[in-house]
Amino acid sequence: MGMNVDLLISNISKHISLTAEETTFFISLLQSRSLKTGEFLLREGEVCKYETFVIQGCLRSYYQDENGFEHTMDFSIEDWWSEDLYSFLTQTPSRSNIIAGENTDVLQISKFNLEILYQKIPKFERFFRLCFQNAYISQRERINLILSAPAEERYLLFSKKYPYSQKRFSQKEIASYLGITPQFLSSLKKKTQKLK
Amino acid sequence: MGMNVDLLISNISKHISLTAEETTFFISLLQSRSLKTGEFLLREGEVCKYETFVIQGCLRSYYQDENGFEHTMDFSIEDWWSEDLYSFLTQTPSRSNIIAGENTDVLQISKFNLEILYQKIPKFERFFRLCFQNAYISQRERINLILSAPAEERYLLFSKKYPYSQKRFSQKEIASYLGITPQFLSSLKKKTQKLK
DNA sequence: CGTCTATTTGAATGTACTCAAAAGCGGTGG
DNA sequence: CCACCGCTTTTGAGTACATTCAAATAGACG
Repeated sequence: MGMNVDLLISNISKHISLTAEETTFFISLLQSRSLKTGEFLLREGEVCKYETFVIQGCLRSYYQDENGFEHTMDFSIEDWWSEDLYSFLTQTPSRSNIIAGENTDVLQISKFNLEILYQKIPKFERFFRLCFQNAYISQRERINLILSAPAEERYLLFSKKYPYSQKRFSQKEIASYLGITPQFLSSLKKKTQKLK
Repeated sequence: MGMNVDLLISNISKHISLTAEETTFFISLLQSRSLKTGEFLLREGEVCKYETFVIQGCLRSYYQDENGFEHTMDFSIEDWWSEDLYSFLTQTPSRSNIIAGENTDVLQISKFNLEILYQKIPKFERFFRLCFQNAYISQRERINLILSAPAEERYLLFSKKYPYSQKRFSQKEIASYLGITPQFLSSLKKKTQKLK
């Protein structure tokens, strides 16, 4: 596999320990893929066939509403997973899009192979349980933030939490993550810079 | 156990199959508790010691912001789980509150017993993986809804999805779930009733 | 019946959006 | 290397959605 599998293995090792054989077997179930900036990993209407782990680069997953506005659910950078989980689990058409924000390398496991993995190495049930617990917690934190903090505060917290974000993502994308218009984000930036 | 354990067992059986012995063992790890309306299952600052399954009644979990406003994260009715997951996993003080909205019966499993359960019956790793996957999906749907739909639409969808909600939860609570003030929800109700 | 809290109503305010236009920026081709 | 194109960002005016504050009304409960 011509890609840095170690990043994924070390991610997994934080939660469960694998023997050499198990590691090898796991790797045999993976496939690698590279995307160019702007290329889609998944388009609305397609079935999400893989769990995807980002080795390098950045993926953005978003929904498009009936007025054509995008709502960013996630920026997935190195060492993160990405997928449309509902589509993946039910093998029905996805409602979300996943696009590469940079040239991006990923490792993928198909639903079929993942089920094999669960059967052969049940420890992976634990690994993904822990992953989804953590993912669930962050989603709830985000909900709480949207419910309790005005846009300006959310923007400041976002900038603090993801300092690299300004360089990697466009204003428009960040706005669509925060749930505001790019115009309004622009005015927020001006306002907060004056305060410094 | 003087409570309807069957509801929990049948919930679990939808995802994994248990032998009679496993079922018995699992039940032996549970404890039951009853709460009166308005009683707290968990208060901010306490450590969340249990995963809680609602047998009957209703729990509401919410955060309180610095201005004293409540933000409802969940209404957990029969056949649902409730907990402050971050507090439960890390055994640190909880930031959320969980309160009974009605007289409520629950079954609980402690973190300690849950770890025993995972060791003795690894199938439960799978069960909770599936639970958290589903929970994760709903949280994301809620985020997408908040990002893409105005309050009026969110209210209508909420009423449709939880038709019993108007009877079981106060307007104030529903407003705090939707992310709006009770006053504004009141005006939305008036408006939408006129349309009929 | 009285008290407490929830709900309704209305006016004034503020946050965030829409629409529109100008300015900036990056890439591409001549 | 410059000119042009498309897209993003900025700016501003007008508007709409939602909040705050305040007061009246309705409901729940002892």
